[in-house]
Amino acid sequence: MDLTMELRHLRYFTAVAEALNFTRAAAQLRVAQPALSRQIQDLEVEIGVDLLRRSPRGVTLTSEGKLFLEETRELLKRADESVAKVRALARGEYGELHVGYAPSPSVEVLPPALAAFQKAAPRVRVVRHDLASDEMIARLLDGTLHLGITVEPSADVSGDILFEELRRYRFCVALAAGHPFARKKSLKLEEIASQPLVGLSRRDYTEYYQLLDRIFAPVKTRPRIAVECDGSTSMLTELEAGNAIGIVSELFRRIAGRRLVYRRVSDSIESHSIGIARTKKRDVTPAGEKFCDILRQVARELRHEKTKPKG
Amino acid sequence: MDLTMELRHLRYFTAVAEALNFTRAAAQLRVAQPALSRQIQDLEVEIGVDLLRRSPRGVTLTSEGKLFLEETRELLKRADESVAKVRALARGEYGELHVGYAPSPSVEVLPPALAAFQKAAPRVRVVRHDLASDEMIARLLDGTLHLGITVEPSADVSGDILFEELRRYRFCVALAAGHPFARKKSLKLEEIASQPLVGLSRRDYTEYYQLLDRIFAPVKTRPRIAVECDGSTSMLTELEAGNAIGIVSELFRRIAGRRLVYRRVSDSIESHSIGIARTKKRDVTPAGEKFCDILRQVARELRHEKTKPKG
DNA sequence: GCGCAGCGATGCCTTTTAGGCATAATGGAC
DNA sequence: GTCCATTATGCCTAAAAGGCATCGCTGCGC
Repeated sequence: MDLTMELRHLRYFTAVAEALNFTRAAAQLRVAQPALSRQIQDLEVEIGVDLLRRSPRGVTLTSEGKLFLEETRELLKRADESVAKVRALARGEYGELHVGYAPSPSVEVLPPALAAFQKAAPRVRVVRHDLASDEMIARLLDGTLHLGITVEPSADVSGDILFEELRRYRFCVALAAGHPFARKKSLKLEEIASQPLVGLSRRDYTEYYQLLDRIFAPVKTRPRIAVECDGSTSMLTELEAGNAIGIVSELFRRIAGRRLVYRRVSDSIESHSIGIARTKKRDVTPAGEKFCDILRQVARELRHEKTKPKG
Repeated sequence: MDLTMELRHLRYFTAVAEALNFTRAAAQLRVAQPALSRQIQDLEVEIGVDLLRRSPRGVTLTSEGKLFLEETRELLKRADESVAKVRALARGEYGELHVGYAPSPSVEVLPPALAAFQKAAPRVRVVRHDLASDEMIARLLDGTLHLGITVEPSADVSGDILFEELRRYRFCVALAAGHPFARKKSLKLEEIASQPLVGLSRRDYTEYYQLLDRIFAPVKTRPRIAVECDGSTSMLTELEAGNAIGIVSELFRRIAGRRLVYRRVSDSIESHSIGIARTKKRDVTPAGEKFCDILRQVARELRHEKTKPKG
């Protein structure tokens, strides 16, 4: 036997069960009373159970009718909610958003973006994934990640990856306040190269050495890395000791703050950018698009902030 | 805007979403492919969200489609369950059944009936209410009780109450095995009346004294209640002591068991019945009817058991 | 590179069914 | 009994689902 029960039957039944009167329920539903009468009859025949007791003064619910009313209300509510959820998902206001991020590079844009996004789309669960650059790309490609906030990936891995720059940071020299160079306003590449440098470990951070090559390309001298650190924290410690200076991103200031001083490199324009990474193929969900919009807005505000005097 | 989404749309959508192919889904649903195509289009237009990505090799679900598929499956399942519940309720296999009972009188019929009923209708929650006779009637009338298992109510309170006898018990004499009367096979009213009797308290059990009046109506002598007890337990203790004998229902044997001996009253045919009490007006639920059937069956079996030899 | 196979969409017509109108049947209240 | 409000029935109309033929698309194999 085919079930042909439709939501219409349920809508009609709840109306009658609530009005306890076919005529009034029909008026409310904007259908004629006989049409309503017949639909309810069809429903009862289909279920095979009397749901209503008719009388010349209206109707009463049988105990089966009472149970069915509860069920029916719940069902109609859930049907509405289902549609609402799907619409919310399409508007980017529902669902999950998996965002990969590199903690240090994203330090400036991510926290305010997350805050703004949660305010704009509170029903979206944002799942943050702290990932290294290569793993982030892998997970963007396999679809477990919607977006990544990262430094610009090198061309050889970014085949199916789209990168959109949000912020560009120059490199500068970080050093302890007591270091002799701290008296200078800016430094030249030759000067820097004459000093022993604090850097990241050659094994784990090959891209750092590629960067140094780029920075020092204009001059003949090559810098000497006297101390190799395994991360920005140990680098900070080493620099604070005051024995050496280091080439770092402007962003370093955001992380390390006022414990060090920073000096421009007068004869270098090298910079790196951080931004949004996503796949070219797979569509970013609406929530992802919304998050991108907010990231762009945050980046725009950060740019304007810089031109204003510090608060 | 009126929602005209129907369960048909959901059924069709799940079919397509599971087959990932309109043609095959249509075949499964036994409708033509264009009809299915159109229904799905209608659904998408109504929700205002694309649920499927069409391609010449079939369809894939959008993320909205995936969410809607989950929701839809759940909804269709719940709709089926709702109908199943209502049908089960109508068959007396679902819902709640509130049964009032007087513990002592119902001791023989109720336990086996409950066991049999729970086996026959495991999804019905039977709520047992241990109630005194007058409260039971009140709660039958106000509808919080479907059935009562009790002694026959007196005519003055049973206006809207229907009583159906299940079992009839004679009265007999209970006494300690060591009592002189224990040697006799049966006792006469005159003999009994000559002895001091153990009885129930005059204050709480007026019907017990009406009963004694009925039993001793055929003879001139009136029995003398030497000890008044506040219930069957204390009566049992008193009788075991062996100082006196008591007039009790045959049922007493079921409660007190072999700790006492029981003797027929040869010249009395007085008896009392226990049975089902229900309202005349309010319909007993199907589960209630089912329970009544089982009670009758249990009573029938008890009657036959008696004719067979014990053991 | 072209045709073919398989798929979904479209146009048009048929069938089914929901719905409307008039009216009958029902059954308490007086 | 009559009246009244209420639900049910009969008949017709309108709307919507469904069926058939066909188109258009696209990816694959030759």
